[in-house]
Amino acid sequence: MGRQPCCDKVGLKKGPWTAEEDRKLINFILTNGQCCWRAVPKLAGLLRCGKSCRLRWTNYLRPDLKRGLLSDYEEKMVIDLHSQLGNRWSKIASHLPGRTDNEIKNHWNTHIKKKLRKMGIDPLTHKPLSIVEQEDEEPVKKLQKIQMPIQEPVEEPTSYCLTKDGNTKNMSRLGESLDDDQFMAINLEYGVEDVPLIDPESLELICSNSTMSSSTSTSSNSSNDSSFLKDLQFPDFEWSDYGNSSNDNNNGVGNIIENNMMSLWDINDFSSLDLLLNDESSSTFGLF
DNA sequence: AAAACAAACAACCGCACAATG
DNA sequence: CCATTGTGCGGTTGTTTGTTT
Repeated sequence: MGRQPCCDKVGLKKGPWTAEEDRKLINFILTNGQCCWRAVPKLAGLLRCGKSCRLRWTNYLRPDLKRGLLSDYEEKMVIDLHSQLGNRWSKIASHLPGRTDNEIKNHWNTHIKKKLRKMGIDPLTHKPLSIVEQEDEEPVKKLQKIQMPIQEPVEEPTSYCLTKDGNTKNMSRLGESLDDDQFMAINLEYGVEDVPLIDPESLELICSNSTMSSSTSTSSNSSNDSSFLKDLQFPDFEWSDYGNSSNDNNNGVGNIIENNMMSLWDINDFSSLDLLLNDESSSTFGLF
């Protein structure tokens, strides 16, 4: 007996999400928290599969998402982490608060890959292209390289400090700041598990800065449709232009943290929210 | 102005795996 | 243990938007 499909796909909607669907999903999750995704579409009044709802929420609607293009520093981190982790996008994303695996994966495929190739670096191996080409001609040597033992860390790992000017500073564990080259040199020495997470407290700094990112979100239909998000009013914070703004770079999330110092969205906080959402799903389905 | 093409990104799909009964 | 379920992950596709001809 094979595995059952994640949902009954008959009559389910596919493709871009509409503002109305987004509203329903947000409303449901803010009201009820994240429960089993399979049940969400039914309870929220959506003709979507649970998986689709989960993806929409985690990749797009989650309020702690940063959005906008990756900063130079974030890009550098992605490259560094990719050299250690490979295509383990979720692992990489876990080191970049407010970024999703999907976002990073897309950015990698559309921007970073090209950039590295232009710089003469192979995006797969992170080695100079000339060496990679040579190795392709010498499969035996390549195999030997793969079997090289993992280097043991010899120094204290670095950590990252986000500064008020919106840039990030590379800090050693002892607290002294490092320049980019020092950071890269040290960081490349460590294995995957040694890559430190950003100190949550440091998030306060980055979020208090309105010029954090230099880029804007290039949005597609769904984000345009979702401009309604800016109209959602949560206690003590506001959505900025969501996906449409040419000036605001935080697209709501920054403001959430800016005003609340919330680095992570605590689902338990939702219950107390006096939401001004169109609360049709919970009333329609008799929840609470 | 319109067609063709490229780039960017949202969304889907299938698989793997942990949890549960 | 085994079957089933729920969820997460990575690869891929589809759609939209921007640019060039």
